[in-house]
Parts: sequence; C-alpha cells; structure tokens
Amino acid sequence: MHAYEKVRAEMLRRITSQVWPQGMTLPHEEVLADEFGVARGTMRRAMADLTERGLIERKRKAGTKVAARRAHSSTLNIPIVRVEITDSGAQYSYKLLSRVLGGPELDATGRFGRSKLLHVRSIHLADGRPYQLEDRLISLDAVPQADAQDFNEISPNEWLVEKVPYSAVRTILRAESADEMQAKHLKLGHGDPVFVIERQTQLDDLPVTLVKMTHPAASFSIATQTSQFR
Amino acid sequence: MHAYEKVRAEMLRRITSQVWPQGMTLPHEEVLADEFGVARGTMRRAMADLTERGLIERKRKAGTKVAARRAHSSTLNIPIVRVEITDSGAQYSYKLLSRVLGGPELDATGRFGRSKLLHVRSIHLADGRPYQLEDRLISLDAVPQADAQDFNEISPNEWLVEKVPYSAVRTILRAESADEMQAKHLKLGHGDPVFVIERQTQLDDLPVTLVKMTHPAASFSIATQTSQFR
DNA sequence: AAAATTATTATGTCTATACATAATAGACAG
DNA sequence: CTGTCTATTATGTATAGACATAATAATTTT
Repeated sequence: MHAYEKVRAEMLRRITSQVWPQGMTLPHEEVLADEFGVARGTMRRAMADLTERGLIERKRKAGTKVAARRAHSSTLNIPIVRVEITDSGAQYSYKLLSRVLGGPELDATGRFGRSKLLHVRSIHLADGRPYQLEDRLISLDAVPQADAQDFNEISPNEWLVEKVPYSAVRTILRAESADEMQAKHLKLGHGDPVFVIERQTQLDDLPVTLVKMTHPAASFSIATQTSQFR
Repeated sequence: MHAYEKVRAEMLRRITSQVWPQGMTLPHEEVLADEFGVARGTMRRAMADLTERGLIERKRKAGTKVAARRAHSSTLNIPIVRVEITDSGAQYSYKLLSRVLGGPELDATGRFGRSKLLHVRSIHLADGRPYQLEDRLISLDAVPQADAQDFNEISPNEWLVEKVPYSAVRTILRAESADEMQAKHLKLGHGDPVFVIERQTQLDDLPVTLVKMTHPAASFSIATQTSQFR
C-alpha cells in the first residue's frame, strides 16, 4: 500500500466514522502532511481523491471541510449491448427490424436541425430471448458513411461506437410501460413495464445520434459501482 | 486555462476525432511532455484524467494505448429526496406510513444476519403529489439509536444520511409494475410502471440499511452527467 | 525448443521548491 | 455603518529529480 493510499484510507476512516464530522474544517494540508509524515504533494493526492468522491470540499483561503452528505454519487457503466450479453454468459444475437432513410421529419424532438436522417430499429437477443429493442436516429450530416451501411450483420450501436467520433454523451434512464410495438418485439404483454435508456451523442455541437434502448423490466437492472478505493 | 487542461483538451481532441485511433500506442509520456512543452508531472496529470475517464489505458513497460470503446461510464448522482424535490422548485412534504420493530424475519433477503430490525415505510411528496415511496429496513445492531427515533417528522433517509456513518453503498436501478400497496400509496393504477432504486448501505462489513425507493414512472427519470472536463 | 533467469524500460510514487490565485479578513475612506 | 481597497493565506499549478515496480524483452540454462 502506497503512502497516499494509507493517508487516504485513514482520512476516509475518520470521515465515515465521523471522528471528523460533517462540516468540520480540517487542519491545513501542510499540517496534515506533517502529521502523516508525507510530503505536501502526497497529501494533496490523497485529498484530491476524497474531493473527487465528494467527501471533502476545498476552497482557497477558506480551507478544507468535510462535505455535508446531500447526495450519493456513483459510477454508472453501460457497456455496448453485445458485451453486456456475452459477459453474462449468454449467446448474443442481433436482428435488424427496419432501416429507413428520411428527412428531418423523422425527428420529433427537432434536435437534428435539417439534417437527413437514418432511422434504424433492431433487436438484441440473449440466448434467443429479446434483451433490448434499439430505436435509433443517425444524423447523416454527422455520419455520412452510415448511408452505405446496411446494418444487417453489425448493429448500429456497435458500428457507431467503433467508427464514429463523439465528444459528449447525455443519458436518461426511466421506466415506461410497453407500447404495442415494443411489446410485440420484446415478447411482452401490452402495458408491461420496460426499462428505457435514452442517449444522445454529439461531436462538439453537432448531434450524431439519438437512441432509445428498451428492455423488459423483468430481466434487466443496472447496478452502479460502489466507487471504492482499492 | 492551465497547462494540464490544455494538454488534456488537445489529447481528448485527438482521441475523439480519431487522429489517435482506438488501440494506438501513444508516444511515451516524456516524449509527449516534450512535445507539449510541459514537465512530466504536468503531462501525467493530464493523462491521469484521461485514464480515469477510460479513454486511455496505461501499463508499465507496455506503454499507453487509446482504449477500445466498449462501454460508456458516467456519473450518477442521487441526491437525498428532499433536496431533489425542493431543487426542482416543488414543495416538499413527508408522511410516515408505518414503523415496525421486529426480528430477522423482516428481512427476506437474509442480509442482516440475526440483527433486530426496524421496518419503516414512508412517502415523500412533491407539491402534494406522491413522488417516492420509501420502504426501509434499518439494522439495530448497526444503528441502535434508530430505536429512539419515531420518524414522524424527519424521514429515515434524511436522518440516516445525517447521523449514521457508512463506508459503502450498493445501488440497483430497475423498472417494475406497481403492486397493490405501491399503487395505493403512489396513487397509481395496479400494474402501472414504477422506477425502483434499491440501495444497501454498509459500515465496513456490517449492513446498516436496505431501502427500496419506488417512483411513479411517468414523473421520474434520471439524467447522468456527461462527465465533461471543464 | 522450452523454461528459467536477467536486463530493460515505461509508468508509478514521492519529495522539495517556487510561484499563482481565489477568497477571505482587515484596513481605510467616505 | 458601508463600501472599497489591500494584505494575507490556504489551496492550486508547475517543475525537476530520485527511486520503485510491473511487465516485457533478451539472454542463458536446461
């Protein structure tokens, strides 16, 4: 265990055990560095990790305080769907449902401006059972080469992640009840609950793709990482 | 903009634009430091951020590679429910539904061993409308002082976050359809979709509390931060 | 040829020092 | 007492250098 890890672990202990209670101002980093017998740089590294995790708050001149616990943040990891399925030990398969080329009228949200769009619907299966319905719009302004892809063999998800640059991603999670089309493809009853991940991808300010990924609620959940220091 | 931010931004640009494509081995950090005209420490800081975000992978002796994009990770922030509601501009209110003291039989999952348990059910409202149904088990081994709390005025959520130390949190997200009890308290129809957050909190190896937070799907969603460098 | 040993090397840790800067506290003027 | 300017200070950034270590590559031994 390295010095900064020891320092961090001990600080974490003091915070979680409330030896250092919420709102308390800590000694200056130089003082703490001295106490722990490390250089200021090492001290700062330990404290940077705690700051990142939201356990302490630091401000110039004001000093370092133990943060009030008003929220809990954790890391949400969403793998590409093929990896998610094969990692679970299941057999992955994929089927294209439809591929429609059209104009801006395909985009009800108006986020794509006047770009020509590709609307692709497909389904991902685990051991032959429907796992995810992928309903995607791709901007041909941002990704002209998508026009030449038929998506019969490779899913838009995989193809885009592999081939297309992006800089920002916005994700929304929610629950819905399945509409007729979703129920049909996911082999659910009409009105059954589904877990929806909606994601918009941009390259700088240019919208690249917008996808709605729908999963049967009964066989889908997301666990977040506890973001522990190891 | 600081030197490490400039370096990081430029590296990010090269990666997202695929000037440095997936799998490419980057020049050594000393060489890059030289190219960017910064010290090795500064270079390392920029690279540490990119590593943290999963954009590059580093290994001793082997060097630094642009990571294959197999997943997207983002930060999930779940505030305490009162803050979530008041931040949205709504009026927060809270009502205790039941508070039952019992033994390990309350815990169907068997995670609490033989601890005495407190089972508290309550509802959080936004502008008088049901927002979240909180169904919680509290270990009296870990939190004996919970026995003295009636939870009439302050919610278990808030009380625990404020008063009780913890070191690890495990969160699961899923969609369900409302059972009779949930439907009644959330003013939904039986079978309507709900968004469920389940969370288990520990102090070291001791389970502290297990909570199931149920939200009407129609008025609840979670947006994750894009985790952008500013 | 395979296995075990040794050398090399890129990343990782730690230290010490200098200077920058945001934010507060204190001094001062009105 | 109020607002403005100034000084102080804790954190933030940057640098250079020494040493540690994991992992690969090269060499030697079997």
